[in-house]
Amino acid sequence: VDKRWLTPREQRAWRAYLRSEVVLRAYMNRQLMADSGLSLTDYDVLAHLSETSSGRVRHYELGEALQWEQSRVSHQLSRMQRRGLVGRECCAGDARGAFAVLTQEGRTAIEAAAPGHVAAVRSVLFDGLSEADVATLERICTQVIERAAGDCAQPDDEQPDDEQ
Amino acid sequence: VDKRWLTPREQRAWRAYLRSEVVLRAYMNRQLMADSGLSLTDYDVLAHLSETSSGRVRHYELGEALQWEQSRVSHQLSRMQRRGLVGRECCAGDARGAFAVLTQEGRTAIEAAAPGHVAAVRSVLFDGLSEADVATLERICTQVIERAAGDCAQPDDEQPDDEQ
DNA sequence: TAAGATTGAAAGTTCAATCTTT
DNA sequence: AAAGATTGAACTTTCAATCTTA
Repeated sequence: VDKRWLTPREQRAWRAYLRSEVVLRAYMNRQLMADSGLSLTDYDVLAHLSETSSGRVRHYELGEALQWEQSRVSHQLSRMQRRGLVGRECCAGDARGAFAVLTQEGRTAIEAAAPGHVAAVRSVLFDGLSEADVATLERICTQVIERAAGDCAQPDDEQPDDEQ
Repeated sequence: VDKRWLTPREQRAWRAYLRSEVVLRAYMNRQLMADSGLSLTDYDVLAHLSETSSGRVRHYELGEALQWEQSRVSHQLSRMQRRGLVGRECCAGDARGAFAVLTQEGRTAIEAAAPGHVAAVRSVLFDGLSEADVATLERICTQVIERAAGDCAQPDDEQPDDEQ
């Protein structure tokens, strides 16, 4: 219980961070589901697809963007395909590859869901924040992503500040 | 595509927030698992128990603290009990209730895991942050928790900031 | 009837093994 | 061998139904 511990403020911040994510995801899931029958993960996939001009994205790109593993991408797309929200296309030029493509039904779904979703994000997060807060949040989270992904290969056998 | 949308900065912040959580949880899970065979959720439960003087916590308290539903608490504790990390005790005074109690094995496990875990939290999150950053992070996340939990009953049929 | 807790089934996620193409 | 993707099994989380006591 010394230099290796978090300060009280750090401890509060760390727990608030962990819990905010749980609560926020649950909230967004309920909101989206009630509003449009989509989960937050469904929404993220559709949002990504709808932002490309072609409405097509390689599986591995989706995985990188969402920080998902390959198999999660595969399973998620299978489920969404079953519901008609996305389709699959082979990749000319790299026969290993596959595209996920937005169907008309998928496009309709996200367009219907978007306004309510954005309003919810605002009301639960941004409405209470200043410009500076938003910038700080982005900076902090981006840094976390870099650091956690940087050590991605191995979490380093963690004896980091090895005690005396 | 108008005032109902997020600004580019908000959009970046929102996505960074969502992704940071995915990446960070994965990182902490790997680190903990490699180091001590605990998952992050195991750790959270043990940490909570070990902070009480009696080493006992009511199930519903744990649920509130971690923002979990009842059934998740139940399942998680069952799994941890099977591994010997926690036990159960009936609640004198309210026969419906149940306590989760820290076993000696559970205490040993978290004491072994704590230094590495704390070091990882520091290295991935706090080392890059100023005092002010930490305060801002806590404030933002606390606000999210309040807002998301406030609307908890129903996500309100979401037309929240109804336009015009 | 509400609250605290449990249970089993369904849905989602991870892990390891596999397959094909590069 | 490595990259992109898939599959099935194991594990975790959610959902709905149930049980007991307050």
